[in-house]
Amino acid sequence: MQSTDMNLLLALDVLLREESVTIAGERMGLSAPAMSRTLLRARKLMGDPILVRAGRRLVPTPKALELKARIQALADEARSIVHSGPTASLADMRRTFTIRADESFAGAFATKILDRLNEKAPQMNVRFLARPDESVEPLREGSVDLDIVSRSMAGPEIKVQMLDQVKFVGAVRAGHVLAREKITAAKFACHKHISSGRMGKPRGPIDFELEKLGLSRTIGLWVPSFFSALVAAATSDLVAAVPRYFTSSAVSLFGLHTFRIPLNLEPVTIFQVWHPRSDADPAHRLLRECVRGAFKEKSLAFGR
DNA sequence: TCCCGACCACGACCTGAACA
DNA sequence: TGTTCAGGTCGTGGTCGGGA
Repeated sequence: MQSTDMNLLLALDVLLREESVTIAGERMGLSAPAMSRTLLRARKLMGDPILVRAGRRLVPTPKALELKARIQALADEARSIVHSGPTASLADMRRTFTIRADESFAGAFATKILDRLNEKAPQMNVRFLARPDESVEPLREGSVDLDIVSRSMAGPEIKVQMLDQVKFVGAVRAGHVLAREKITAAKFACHKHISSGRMGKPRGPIDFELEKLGLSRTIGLWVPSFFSALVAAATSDLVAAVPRYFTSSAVSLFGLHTFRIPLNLEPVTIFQVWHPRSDADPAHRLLRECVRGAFKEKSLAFGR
């Protein structure tokens, strides 16, 4: 069997990430010709051109694309082994994790996750960031440790774990008409609504379900997050639809009345996603356990 | 349309370190 | 000391974009 040089694997990883001999060389601390020769060795080893010329660029071959995720995972693992010092215990480890999630998720789970984390790792902290888009680049770059999303994210190497299936409930201010009577689809539709957390999409599942019944609703207000939807509902006659996990804390906070939406709405599946480089990291594993545990606790509280 | 400069990958050749 | 390997410099050829 031909022996495999770990440096060659690392170089191959950088080449496939950059798709440029020059830039890969800069990252490896080599000249472009030296990197070119490294690519040549990798080609001999793999029995495949790996990267081929396409105009002024290099593009990966089908085999390279097929192996890319595995090579990256192996290289990340190798780097983490080489660069890790003596493993500190979780109790002594100082880390600040960055979690990208919807504002409502942070509102409902942030302190629960931190409490769980600090039980075993009191020196660890959590920073929540808003999600301006669906890009996986922050995970790849390492600027985000964990992403909480409502659909499985693209990216062949990205690790995904389902957390829960979340139902939506309606929310109105305490003195609202809908807080006093039995709610039908027609009554639900005839009030003005708040549209939230749909990244600017004009219509959502509620509109589609109402349409099936020959009904439609009027959106009076568009807001960027479920949190602002609840604030708006608490101070107006508008109707908000928010994830059920968000309402337990918000009900007491805003004095809201919540109700089951009288429509056949599919629950939304929530995932946590992370980059494979963090997969074996004990601290990151603990963080994922804490996020999952916080979700489980909420689900049990709602009797699922 | 053509020319020119910039950019990029790669081959040729040389050098230095490691090893038998 | 000779061989091997991985690094460097230099030069070449292909491609692209901008300007005349």
